[in-house]
Amino acid sequence: MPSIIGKGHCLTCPIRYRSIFAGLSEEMLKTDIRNFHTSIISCESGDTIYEQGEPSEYAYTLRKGLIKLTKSLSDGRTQIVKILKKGDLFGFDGFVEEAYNHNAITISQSEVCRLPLKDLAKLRINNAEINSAMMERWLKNIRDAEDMMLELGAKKAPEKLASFLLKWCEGVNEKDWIKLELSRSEIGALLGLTIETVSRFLSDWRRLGFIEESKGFILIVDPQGLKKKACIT
Amino acid sequence: MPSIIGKGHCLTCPIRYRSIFAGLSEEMLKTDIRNFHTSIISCESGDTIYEQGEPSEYAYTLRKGLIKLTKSLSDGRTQIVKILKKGDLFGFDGFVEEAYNHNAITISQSEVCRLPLKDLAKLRINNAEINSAMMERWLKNIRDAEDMMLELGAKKAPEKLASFLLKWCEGVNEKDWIKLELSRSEIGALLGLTIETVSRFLSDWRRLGFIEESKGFILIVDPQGLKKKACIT
DNA sequence: CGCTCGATTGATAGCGTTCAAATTGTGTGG
DNA sequence: CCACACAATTTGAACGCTATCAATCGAGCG
Repeated sequence: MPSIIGKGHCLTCPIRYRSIFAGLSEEMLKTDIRNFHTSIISCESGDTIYEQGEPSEYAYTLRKGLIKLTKSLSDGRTQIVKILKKGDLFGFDGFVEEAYNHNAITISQSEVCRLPLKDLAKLRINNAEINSAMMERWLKNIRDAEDMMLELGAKKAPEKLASFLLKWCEGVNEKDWIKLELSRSEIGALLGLTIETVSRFLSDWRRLGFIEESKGFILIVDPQGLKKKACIT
Repeated sequence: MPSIIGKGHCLTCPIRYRSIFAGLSEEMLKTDIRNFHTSIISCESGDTIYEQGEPSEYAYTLRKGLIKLTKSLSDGRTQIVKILKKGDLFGFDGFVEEAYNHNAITISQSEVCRLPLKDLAKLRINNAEINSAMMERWLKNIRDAEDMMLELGAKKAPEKLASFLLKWCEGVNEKDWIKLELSRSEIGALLGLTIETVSRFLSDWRRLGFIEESKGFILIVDPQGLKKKACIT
């Protein structure tokens, strides 16, 4: 159950430099943010921050944890449209539309900073830095979505899964184990596959020595081998 | 082959009110756009406006015709990530990134208005109207992309195809024939299906009387019947 | 220890692809 | 207007990938 645990303090915010306020000086933060009604909200894994169709009054910044944005069909089939990481901004549909276009659900213990869209809109208009920071994020969102459409529409199961693993472990030292965070079911919902298909390929690759897995952590032993399977770009 | 056929004249532009300049007064158009180096470019069907990876120096507005944005895998498999219609803005990756993230290819005789990104960036900063117009379009892009990911990841072939047809004919009078514009191959590339699968279902539905088709035009005879197949939301 | 839930594995079925051939449609030149 | 060539679509048959159904395994927890 999400619970408000305080008011945001931008100056000391742990993710200040990954947020849309990264470009602001301390002066600006002090003056511009003064009348800003932020709340820090703590969530357990599985909490719903907002649901598709619900009036969109707040945007959020993810301070800690991991969140999935999902959409569902009437019969329950679910697609994850994005995995959010620390510093990501989400829930900004309300800038243009009445309602949120997806569900936002935590997939680990998380903390989000809730920003009233009205305040954020004012800030955006009066502040070119923030305006640009938001634009950059939106354009990146669009590119990510385009990339994902290629994954979903054009690739086969093993290619989807291999690209996912490589992307998940991107920028991490070889020989470092990484927390996988997602269940088989969530990986399936992200890639448009079933639990069983995901499980089968991971098992195969474990047996073949491409990857190792233990207690929710994963290690890519043979990135080159995986890349061949992934059909990159 | 794309060819420049003139300089844009915003005041008399046929799609002015569908463009990002819709909110501007005539005064503003006259003053703000004076130093703006726009070109009107005419394209035949199949022309490439830009390619993925190419430096992104221009954004474009589609004045006339239809354009597909595509991404491809190394082995040639291609995904259409968006179909652009009259008034749509595209090619704005350069605001943030070096290169375009997809290919832009016309699928009918078309005209685009080419806008240097540098000019557009200035305009955006100095003009809240344009800034908002672009924001609205980007946010809509993101929502569309999310919707598409649900289509691609969660739906089965007939559901994808039925939703596509319904969306394509959206907002048109029943009993009006609509130009389909896309080939079977393009419908396939959009929905992540093969030509044959698309063709088979369309044939079935023609035989069953759900749709009629002739000379590239289509008529949805039984929208309710199709909706059942489409598994809406 | 036994329960529950997620993951694994196996067997089977069916959907969509692939390959191939036939058919229709379109544009061109006579 | 017709004949022809070429492209797009349709249709058929067979295959293979992924989903589905079902059973088992294993880890975490009361």
